[in-house]
Amino acid sequence: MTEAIRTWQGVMEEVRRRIHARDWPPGALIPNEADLAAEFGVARATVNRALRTLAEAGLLDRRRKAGTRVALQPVAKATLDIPVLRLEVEARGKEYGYRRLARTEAPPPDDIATAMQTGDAPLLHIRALHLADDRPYALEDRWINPGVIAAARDEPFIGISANEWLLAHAPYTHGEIGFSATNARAPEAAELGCATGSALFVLDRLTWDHARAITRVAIFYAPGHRMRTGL
Amino acid sequence: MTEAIRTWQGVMEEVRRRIHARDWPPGALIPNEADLAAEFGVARATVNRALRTLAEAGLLDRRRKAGTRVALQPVAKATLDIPVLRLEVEARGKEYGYRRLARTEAPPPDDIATAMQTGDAPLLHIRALHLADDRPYALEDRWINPGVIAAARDEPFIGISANEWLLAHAPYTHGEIGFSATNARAPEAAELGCATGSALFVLDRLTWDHARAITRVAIFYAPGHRMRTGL
DNA sequence: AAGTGGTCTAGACCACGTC
DNA sequence: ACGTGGTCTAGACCACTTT
Repeated sequence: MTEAIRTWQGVMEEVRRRIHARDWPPGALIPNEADLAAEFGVARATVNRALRTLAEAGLLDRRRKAGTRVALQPVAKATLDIPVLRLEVEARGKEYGYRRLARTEAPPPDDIATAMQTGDAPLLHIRALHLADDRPYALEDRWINPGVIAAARDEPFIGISANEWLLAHAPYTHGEIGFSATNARAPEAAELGCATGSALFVLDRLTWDHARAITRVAIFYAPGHRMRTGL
Repeated sequence: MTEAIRTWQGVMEEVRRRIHARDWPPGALIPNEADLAAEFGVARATVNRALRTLAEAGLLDRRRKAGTRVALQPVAKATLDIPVLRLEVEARGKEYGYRRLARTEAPPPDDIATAMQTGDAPLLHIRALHLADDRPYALEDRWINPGVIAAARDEPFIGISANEWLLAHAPYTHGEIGFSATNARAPEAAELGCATGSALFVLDRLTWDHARAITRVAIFYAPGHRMRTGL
């Protein structure tokens, strides 16, 4: 006989195996926690941990009273780590560099003002270049709400990037992140040292402290950038 | 006095509040599980669940014996849901459409063969268009390993997209997913109905059944596509 | 050696959603 | 109404890592 199951990881593996082997085909109702606990000879809490983890991974659908079913369309969930740019560069074994390009205080364009709900108040605008081995790695275009982070008014963002400074000075409660692609316009092309029209991978992020927007940033990665993760 | 904490979510909120309020600044060692359990008047398992969740979110660093610390660089973790294209379109309230453009069996280009480790064996190649309200939504370019999924040889992929068919017929054990940006070449531009050179958001995925590659797909989204998620 | 998180157990009560 | 998952508890043992 095969080795007995003792841990929640063991239960998870066995359940995963049965799904994969089509013992429990897509859409099938699987036994409830109590029955599985009895079958495997473990406590229900152990089964719960295993099934809950698989549900979070999108492999199972769980509903009270209705029971647990194998997902029909296993929605792939990709978890991306978005580190500070400096660490991202260093993780690739390259030397990190930083150069602030501009720092002004001005009313933002309409889309930024709308997204941040700051009305017509002027915001801090920072534009900076992040380098890997002295070559452009990513361009940061950021708007900061000084009404929330007053200390930002006294920070030149020359020795330290806003990317990093904000992490230490402006904790956020929640936020939104987006990924898209855009053609480099003339400014981005000049700053990143690529051709106008090059396809750039863009990450944008909007963070909040409760009901107040802290900052909105767009990171334009140099051409060829690829963000990856496991499934 | 404020309301008593009873649930692991409650513990998590309180811990989050203390971090946010700098009661526990970045890098600080926080009390151990037993002490927190006593303070909050809950069982240790409840505290464990709360702290474990925060650690998974990147807000805490936990190590046996060393204890639990507030993360210095809270690595933002963004979890993206990658649904089937049909559901993605329907979720936007649009009518889904599908059109297969090509289906051949041929040796793949070197980069595909290398990534899939299929040597010089011929693979199934499918190219198809996904539509939203009759307008191009995304272009699918896929290579399937018929050595693993023999049934794919008998499927024309006309009535159902490979995107969806494979989910039902080819469970995978693990995979890799990547995001990038690319300029539309002439074929993509023609198929998506956009200008040559347009910046396209590209999702690529490689899935495995244990040690054998099942399929490799690139999804070219029509210009302007943005993938988003909360933080 | 000792402290900390990681996990398991057995039992209990509860919330929710379906029937 | 009632079955299912969601969670809490109190206690225990274990694994890992640092001291």
